[in-house]
Amino acid sequence: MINRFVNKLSELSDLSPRDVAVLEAATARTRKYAQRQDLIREGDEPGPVFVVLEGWVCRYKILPSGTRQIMAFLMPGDACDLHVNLLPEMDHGIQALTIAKVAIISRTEMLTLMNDHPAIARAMYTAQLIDEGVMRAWIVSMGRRSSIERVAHLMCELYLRARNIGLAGDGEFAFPMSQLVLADALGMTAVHINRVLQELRLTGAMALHRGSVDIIDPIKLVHIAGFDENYLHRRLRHTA
Amino acid sequence: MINRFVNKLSELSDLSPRDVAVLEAATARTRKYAQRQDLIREGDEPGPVFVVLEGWVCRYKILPSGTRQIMAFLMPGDACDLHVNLLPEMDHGIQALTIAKVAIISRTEMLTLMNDHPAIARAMYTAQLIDEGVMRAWIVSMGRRSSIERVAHLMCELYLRARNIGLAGDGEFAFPMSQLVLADALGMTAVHINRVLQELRLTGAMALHRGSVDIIDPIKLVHIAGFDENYLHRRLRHTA
DNA sequence: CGAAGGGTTGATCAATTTCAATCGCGGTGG
DNA sequence: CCACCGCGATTGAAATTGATCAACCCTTCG
Repeated sequence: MINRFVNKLSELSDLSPRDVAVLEAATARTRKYAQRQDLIREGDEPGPVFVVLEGWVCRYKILPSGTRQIMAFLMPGDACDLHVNLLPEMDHGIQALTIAKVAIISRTEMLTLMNDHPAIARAMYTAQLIDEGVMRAWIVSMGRRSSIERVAHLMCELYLRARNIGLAGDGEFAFPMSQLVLADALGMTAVHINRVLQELRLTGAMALHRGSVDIIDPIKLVHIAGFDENYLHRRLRHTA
Repeated sequence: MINRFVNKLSELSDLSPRDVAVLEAATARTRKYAQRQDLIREGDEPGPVFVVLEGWVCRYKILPSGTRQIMAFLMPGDACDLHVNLLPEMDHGIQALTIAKVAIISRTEMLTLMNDHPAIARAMYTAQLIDEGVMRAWIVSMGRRSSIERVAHLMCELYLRARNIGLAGDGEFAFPMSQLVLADALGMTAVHINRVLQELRLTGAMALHRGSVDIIDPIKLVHIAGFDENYLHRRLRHTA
């Protein structure tokens, strides 16, 4: 199985064979999580660094009202909680959205890793900054985009991210999650998401079937979303 | 004039007198910006690192529809665009919300600074991570909080941040911006912000007058907001 | 077969936007 | 000193979006 974490960091910084070997060793200790299982919960003491190797994971927070907001999707190759040592307790939870395989790197190991391998540290830092760009885009979406634009925008983002790590086919990618998850990520209702998806299907832009998304008309989807791929640090390849 | 950037970094990491001296030298070259003047615009080639020394600054993006979304408020001591070298062009703009004094540090200078002074690099990294926590909180607010909760939450955040840098009095802080700015930050209409502010005044939680915010009943405000100061890495001091 | 979870639908409700004035105040030119 | 201007604040009414409530359907799974 390819190590998508190593792959990703390699693209962000020039890693020596030694760096690669060290990273591979560090991500060797893995653990499987069931769908909906928490890697860590709000209120827990921050633990190790998690690196997603397979499956989808999310950061989320439950509000007093009981509603949930997902703040980030983590796909294979994405890491979380480098800031492990910052907080006395987690201000949000991290949960597997599908069955997931996750590498677990202790805090100290990660720190020495970054200390001894500047190229790795640089790559991690860059990854962090890209994630920030994604968060900013989410803020813009939630603040100023209509529900259909929001859905379209997220789908553009996820498609490109999936594609970057080789998980997307041509105009299609696996999205093995319920519409409720989508709703929680976009700050909408499952009911409303459902109607928006129907609308997107009607316009012929995209369709979500059980477990996968079809980007039928990428140009149209990008247009609806007002999507500018720039922030993902990738080129959009119009292959469809 | 105290250098709030140095202050802030000192609190995040143990800086040697040497580190401090170097930082002070680096932030010596400053520039004044008028209200509404752009430090850098979307589409521009990323330039130097900006460090806000006085005044308020924001990151923002204008959508095709012409609406604006503010993604972050920067207060004295906050820096932006460490990721200067990442993107070919800015995916958002940065603008002064008030008259502002900003230190300008060239990209190369900043890089050598961080290379030669690990404590500074560490502090900057930590600052970055705290900013991320703030962004996550914004996402939660925009996604799942009602308008009154959103306003209250932002005010709690800003009050604490102002307080942390010594810019807030007791239950009061300067907020020299129009309600439109608030609207653009919270993804709402100026009209609606206005009504929400009236509601907050009525409940006796807080009041915004021209140029400053009065936290009248902090407990009540925190309660309305569902605010948990945790993520700001500070204790809330109930002094009122 | 029955239960459960997810998807879909329709009807209604509520929050927020939109549109259109009006108000108030500081600044400016005469 | 005063009329005029322009921006930001405020108000009211109508229009829209999205949430809520309540079924119902379908497929999977035990």
